[in-house]
Amino acid sequence: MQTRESLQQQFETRCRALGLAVTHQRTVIYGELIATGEHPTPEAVYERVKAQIPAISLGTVYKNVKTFLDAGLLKEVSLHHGTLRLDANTEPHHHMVCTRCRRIFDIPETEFGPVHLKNLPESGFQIDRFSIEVVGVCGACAAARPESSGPGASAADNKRVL
Amino acid sequence: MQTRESLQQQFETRCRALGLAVTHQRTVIYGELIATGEHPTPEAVYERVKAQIPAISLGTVYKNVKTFLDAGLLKEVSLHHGTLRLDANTEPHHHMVCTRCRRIFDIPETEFGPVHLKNLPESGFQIDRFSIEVVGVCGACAAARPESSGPGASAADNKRVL
DNA sequence: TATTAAACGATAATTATTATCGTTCGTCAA
DNA sequence: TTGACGAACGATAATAATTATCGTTTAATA
Ligand SMILES: [Mn+2]
Ligand SMILES: [Mn+2]
Ligand SMILES: [Zn+2]
Ligand SMILES: [Zn+2]
Repeated sequence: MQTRESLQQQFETRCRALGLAVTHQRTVIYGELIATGEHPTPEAVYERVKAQIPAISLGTVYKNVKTFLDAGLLKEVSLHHGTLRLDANTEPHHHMVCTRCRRIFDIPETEFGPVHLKNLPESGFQIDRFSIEVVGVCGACAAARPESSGPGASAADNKRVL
Repeated sequence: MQTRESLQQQFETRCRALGLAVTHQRTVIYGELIATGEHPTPEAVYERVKAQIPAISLGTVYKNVKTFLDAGLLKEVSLHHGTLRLDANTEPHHHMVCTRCRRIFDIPETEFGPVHLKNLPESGFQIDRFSIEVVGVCGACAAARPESSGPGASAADNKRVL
């Protein structure tokens, strides 16, 4: 596992490698993100960064967060943020999610062997349930575009096949 | 597992039990939701319902979807929809999510035994990774309000403790 | 069948996010 | 070191998803 220190040190190098200018704003935004062990919203990042750069714009935070996500410097916690996805199946079950078309398929609970945690990092956490997502590319999408080949074909191509 | 038929039959009974009027709009909205094995957005539900009730309003779909979610007739696929949550930890790992304050805690991959799927329901799905979420109530929230007691304390109380 | 509160449709408002555009700044070659 | 230039910035407008408001309609029940 990378330490926060080494990540911050590597930041400049990584930007250079990606052809990204190393601006003060970017340095502070990224610094705040690795400094916190939390999973903040762009708005929350903005609040923290504003303490160090009062003139920064929320738009700049959004732009750079997107840049960092594209570059792989950051990850987003949920694949399906942005719009509500409904499930009429109220029985406990799991999901398979296609990163290309965003379709979601059910997996019955019985298809998984029992999940067991060695020990909870957060003490006092009351577990309600486990939710497993199998993340990947569905058959239809894989057939349409094998591998990650094909020029100009990015991750967020398929507009609404929901 | 409940069949779609029995669910649809029970709809009226369930509404009565919940004190909800059995309207044409509600019946069709719920019918479409259980008829599809998909996990549609409210917009997609609206499109399908409009074929049967051309005069229906998108607002009505949203209102009833919310009503159904509150009543437990529907579930939402993702706990963290609505706003982007960022993660500076790009190593593979899992999460613990508090349903009260929406905070997210890391769980190292090593804390879980190997997850194995018996067989994929969708053929041709290329698995990229497994993502496990431990859903429950964090220590702080549990201490603040044990059980689901306390009047007027609903699931979406804590406004932004992100 | 009349009463009435709940639900509806239309539409305004809000929130999260993205786009536009003129100005500023980091990069790099001279 | 400096100057040119394109990338990035801040301000702000625009868009998308969702929620709120409000006058009208309708389901429930007596
Ligand atoms: Mn499902
Ligand atoms: Mn994490
Ligand atoms: Zn797909
Ligand atoms: Zn909590």
